[in-house]
Amino acid sequence: MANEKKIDCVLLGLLSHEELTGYEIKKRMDTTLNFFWSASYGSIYPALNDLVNRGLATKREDTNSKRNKQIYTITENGRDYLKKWLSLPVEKDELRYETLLKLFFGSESGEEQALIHIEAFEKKIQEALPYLLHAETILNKVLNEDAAHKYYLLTVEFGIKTYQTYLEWCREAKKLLAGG
Amino acid sequence: MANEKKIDCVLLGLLSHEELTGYEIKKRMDTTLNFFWSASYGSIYPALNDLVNRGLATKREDTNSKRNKQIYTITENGRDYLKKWLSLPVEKDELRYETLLKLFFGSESGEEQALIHIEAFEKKIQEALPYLLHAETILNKVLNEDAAHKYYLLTVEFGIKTYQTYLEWCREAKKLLAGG
DNA sequence: AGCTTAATATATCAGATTGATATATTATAC
DNA sequence: GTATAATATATCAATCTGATATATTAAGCT
Repeated sequence: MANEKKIDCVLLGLLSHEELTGYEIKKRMDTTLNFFWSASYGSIYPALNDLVNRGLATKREDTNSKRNKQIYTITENGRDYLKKWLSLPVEKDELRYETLLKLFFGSESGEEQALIHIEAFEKKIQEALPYLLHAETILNKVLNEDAAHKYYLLTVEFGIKTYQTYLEWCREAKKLLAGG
Repeated sequence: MANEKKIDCVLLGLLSHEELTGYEIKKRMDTTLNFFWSASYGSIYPALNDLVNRGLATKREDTNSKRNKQIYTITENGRDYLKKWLSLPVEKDELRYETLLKLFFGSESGEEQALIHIEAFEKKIQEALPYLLHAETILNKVLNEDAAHKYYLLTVEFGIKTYQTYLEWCREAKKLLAGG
């Protein structure tokens, strides 16, 4: 019970809003959930089939489209399963930053190398932040149109605040490197 | 080349400072690296044996101790391998927060549930932050004793800044939840 | 001394996940 | 007309986690 596969819960969560194909699910994850969760096709497609086998979702072919398109819909059992998982305590929040790992061992490779990693990190964050700020603007406009928007905004605010802090840290880290 | 196993690099990084047993490595990771990297015994022990087979580390039994204790030492090849990895660009920085995932789907379970997850997160961070602040104090004192300390401090400052931001977000998130 | 619990120490494995690769069709741009 | 990008699904080796098993030694208590 405590060990529901995370991928199942993400899929059901996304399907709880709307019917989706595996491909669309992957796209949603790569845009909206990207900064705090990710999944690969190698886990999405098998998990979707598994959801159907367990009666948590149904699958139908899209007859409108000429493509080989499987549309997945959440069932009542699926909705119950999702709600149950949402009510359980969080098992794990994990940050896994290779940048910090390389920095931690920085004395083996020297200041120049460390600086390169900090600046690459800084650039990556600077590029990602505008998307979050844009999402914030949109969500604030449509906040009252859907109860879900408030919860999306909550996660976006998390991203904005932490990314801004990352950029602050980059500036201070560069100073510490140079002056220490 | 671009795909060195991360576990190998962490092990070599830790061994580059001092000789260690698998158990000691796990302890170091659970304390020092914990907030930005983690590894399980199931990856540590096989990887250590693998490092020995590839000539990147040597293994010897501790004859002083009565225990079944294997001490691992980095070789010159191991040091080269580590340096090479440190010079390569970072492949992936990943944040995987189940708390944000559950919050994102919060409209399915309601405000009370969301509040519970935020407060559990807040508590976890409040408990972890003092350890980072303590590490900061210590490292600032011994900063000039070892070139590596500056790099440790860099990662600790990252942790402190982001954790403080997390706590700030928790307060605002609770307000947004209640008032929205 | 004797007993219990915590800490030290290594090993293994099922299950979950990634990242890469393969394959094919349809829409878009030039 | 044709090259390229986007849509769509599937599969698999390699990796890693979390759990479990096993055993020894140190520390605390009475």
